[in-house]
Amino acid sequence: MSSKILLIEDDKNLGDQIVAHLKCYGFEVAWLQDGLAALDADPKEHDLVILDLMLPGAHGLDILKIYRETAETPVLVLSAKNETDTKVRALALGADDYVTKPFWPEELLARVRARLRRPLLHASEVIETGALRIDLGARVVENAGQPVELTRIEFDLLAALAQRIGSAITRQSLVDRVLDPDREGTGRTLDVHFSRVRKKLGSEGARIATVWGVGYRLLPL
Amino acid sequence: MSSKILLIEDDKNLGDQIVAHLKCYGFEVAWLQDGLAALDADPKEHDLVILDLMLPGAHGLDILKIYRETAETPVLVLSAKNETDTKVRALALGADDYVTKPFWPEELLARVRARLRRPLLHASEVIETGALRIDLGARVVENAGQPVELTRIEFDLLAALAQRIGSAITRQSLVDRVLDPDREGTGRTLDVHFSRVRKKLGSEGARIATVWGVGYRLLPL
DNA sequence: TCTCACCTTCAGGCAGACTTAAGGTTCAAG
DNA sequence: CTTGAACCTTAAGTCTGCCTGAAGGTGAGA
Repeated sequence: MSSKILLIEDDKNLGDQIVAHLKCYGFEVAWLQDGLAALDADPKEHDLVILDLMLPGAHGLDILKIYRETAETPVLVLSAKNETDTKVRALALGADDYVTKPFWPEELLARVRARLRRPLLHASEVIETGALRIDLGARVVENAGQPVELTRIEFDLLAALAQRIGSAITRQSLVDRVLDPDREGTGRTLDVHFSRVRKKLGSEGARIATVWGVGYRLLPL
Repeated sequence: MSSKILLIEDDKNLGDQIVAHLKCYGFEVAWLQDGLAALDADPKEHDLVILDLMLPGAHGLDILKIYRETAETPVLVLSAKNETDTKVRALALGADDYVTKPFWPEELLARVRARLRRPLLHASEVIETGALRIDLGARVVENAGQPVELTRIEFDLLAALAQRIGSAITRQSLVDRVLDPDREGTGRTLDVHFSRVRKKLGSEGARIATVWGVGYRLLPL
């Protein structure tokens, strides 16, 4: 029983990415690419709306206003602008959350989950490998049945490896996906985080292998 | 049906290398060497743009901005600078990826591929031949089901041969593709690496044949 | 046999990776 | 507003293991 999300975003690249990412986590996604189409849509048919503000056809704030007249569906506003004014107006009109570009996919996903407040305990959300059990929805990791306390970044790094067990994941893609995009986290930051993940995972930590000159991988079995 | 790539790069040596390398993989490449020519070009006529930032005639960021007003063609930014500010601005202007010099030819190729097949999110190309199984995405090699541990260079060399099974690949092109572009060390380095690959592949190592006076090739079947 | 290209071993140097510790940021409670 | 805790990032020191160049050996072609 997956949630239905309405995405309103004119940028095809970004839209593609978001749709792929959300679908990867089992959400149903309907994607509209301009403001006029958004005005014809019915927000009540969806569980959550992701709304870009800069749109051809109609401005996102107007769409939000109209939606709010008929429905209480949560609306997550997406905008390139980081201006207080726009943010205040969006929230005043009833937006439930506000995300500024550029953002990393994990953040959007986290906010979507927070809004839906649904644990989504389905099998596709849980990865089990060896003694590890990684619940992507609940963001909980267990090692041999014992809970492991990981921070946001530590969890996302482990999850990134676990979603493609055996594959080498490049440092760059891990940085892009997990670390703060505003910072130049190209130092040894990644190493430090992995160092902690390994330590917290105990013996299973040895399964996180370094791929020299490339990145990291989670060894299968 | 090959992809068309627009390369904007003023450095002739680097440009030559990139063009040769991309063409080697079947891409069509148009190469512009200054900013003014780039402003006259139409990004919509290409599938992907590789854009250097430091250009005579016009700055890369301005070109990116103008391109984004009319087209959604993915743009991969190339720059010697590793400054946070520049990177953030490029991404804010809609760049899809950011590569800092110096880079490995394989890295650029991997990113180009990643951009062009974005819809296939996790699809990774796998080459199977005889007892060998080479997963280009995961950077994993198996021989008769047993994993083979290869270093970055060893893997790239084997992959280069495997991508054109049966064809002779010249020493020069292998050096250009895989070895450090900053060094001119074209001595016996390549031989050493292939020596190790052969050893690590065991009996299958014999399938890496020397083409006397030319280079190497992977024997079919 | 002679020559040239290639093979293999070996050791040095160094870039990349690991770890620890300290500083800085964020966020919530008092 | 102040305090404190949790967390992220940076810096520094050390270590590991990969790359490369040299040198002697091997095999192919003339």
